[in-house]
Amino acid sequence: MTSKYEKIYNEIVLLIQNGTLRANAKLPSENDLSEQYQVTRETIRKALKLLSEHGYIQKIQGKGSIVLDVNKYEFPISGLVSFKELAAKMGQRTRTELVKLGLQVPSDFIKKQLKLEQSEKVWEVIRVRKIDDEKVILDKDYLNENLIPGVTVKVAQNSIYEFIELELGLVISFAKKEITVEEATMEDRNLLDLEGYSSIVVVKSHVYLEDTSLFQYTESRHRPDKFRFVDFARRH
Amino acid sequence: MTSKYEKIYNEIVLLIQNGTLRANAKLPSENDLSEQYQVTRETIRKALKLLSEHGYIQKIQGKGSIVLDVNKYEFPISGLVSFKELAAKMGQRTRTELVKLGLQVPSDFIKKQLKLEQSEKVWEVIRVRKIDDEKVILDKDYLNENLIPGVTVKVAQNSIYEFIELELGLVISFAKKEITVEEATMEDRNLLDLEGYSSIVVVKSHVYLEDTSLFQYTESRHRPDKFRFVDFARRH
DNA sequence: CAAAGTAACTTGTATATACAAATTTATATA
DNA sequence: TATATAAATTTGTATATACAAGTTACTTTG
Repeated sequence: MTSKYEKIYNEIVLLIQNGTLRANAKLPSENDLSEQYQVTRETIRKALKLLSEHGYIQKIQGKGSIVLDVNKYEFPISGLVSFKELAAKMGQRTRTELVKLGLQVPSDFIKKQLKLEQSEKVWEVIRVRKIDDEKVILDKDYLNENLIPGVTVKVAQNSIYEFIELELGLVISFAKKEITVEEATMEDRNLLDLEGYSSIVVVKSHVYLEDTSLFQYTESRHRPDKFRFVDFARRH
Repeated sequence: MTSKYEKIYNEIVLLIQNGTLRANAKLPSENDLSEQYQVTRETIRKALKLLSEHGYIQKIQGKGSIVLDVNKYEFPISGLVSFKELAAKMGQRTRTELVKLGLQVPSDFIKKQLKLEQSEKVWEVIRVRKIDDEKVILDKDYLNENLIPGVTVKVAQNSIYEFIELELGLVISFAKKEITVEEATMEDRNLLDLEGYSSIVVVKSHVYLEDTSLFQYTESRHRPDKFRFVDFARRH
């Protein structure tokens, strides 16, 4: 069940993306929209708030809402999306190679990252992402086996998030992410087509379920020339 | 005039930051809070929504709200904040050196970035940021002079955003940001202490006012080992 | 005692209403 | 005509209410 305001949000996003609502165009007033969609103004306002947060519109008190062009062509890499979801927007240019999948006793480093008790095991999933036939991203995932049981080769080759959300029925909720630049390791050199680059852009993520349990630590290691992070930010 | 829900938000942020509300603690229910603060539940919900978006709490339907530890120690570099605001949280470790300030006929590149008409001029502001006495960040700002008149040396040495918001009374609203890694230029090498590093992390921003006018294009160029981007992301 | 069912509690959505604040439009005035 | 004033429009905040949906705690039942 999606709520009314989410449906309205989705409809307006479509109108913006397919060009029916062009950049700099003015949306109908909240009262007009509430009449159009046969809901109250508060419901419209929830939809518009979402649009504003995601960079689709700008609201100005006393004037109205204006369509922005910011998020029309670019898709933001910020947020919490799986590689499969990103790849879907890139067309047929990506492939994934599963390098390693195993249930392990974690290293001290991983134990610390995942705040594990003694004797808890983790799935180690190492995958190389090819874009236009170049190996440019190395994803190293570590998953708490207590929370995420039954990871298979098939799952790792397709999408772990799809497995967690659809098969296990869990709700992935939020993540803390950090972007840094580090020296490439031997593993990076061995698994990626580094072409002389000696540094690597590292995106480290701690990912949490809805009940605030930490289930995943990930390092996504990118060849510097292929790395691009796009974000929309509002000033508070 | 700050609204009630913003005041309540700020109060609860303080309670979390000073440790009165610890990580994993449960907040009072929305009904209890509405009684405590003598406002309606909807007003409490607006405050909690903000807390949730900023990573301070996790809301779970049927259960309640839980305090997260995510945003307690780290301050996110995401969002839209000036260097002066960032520096305030780093203590007395930063200094700014103004390298260049001038009103210019923009290059074709800047003209394109700022979507300028013929004959419009821009302020070029080039500043080096020192952290612990090392020159590690090169900020190159370009401001539309039609929108932002009267930039002085004093302003550039202190804070352009402070000038825009407090002196000019304009409202900085949103930005589109992009992070990439590029080869260091001669200018980077001349102005920064690169210590052998040959690449530079570049944060490019297009910044807009409340009325959606584009007033600034910025390149913030970081020595790779000193660059760190931290973000809190929710899955939608 | 264990399991099922019920009630109570908590968050999520939606409606309705009122007034404040900012902008735009229309009107009146000099 | 130009300017000041007032009215209408539009978004922002706040209150009040009702019910849905998920969780927890309790009671009943076998």
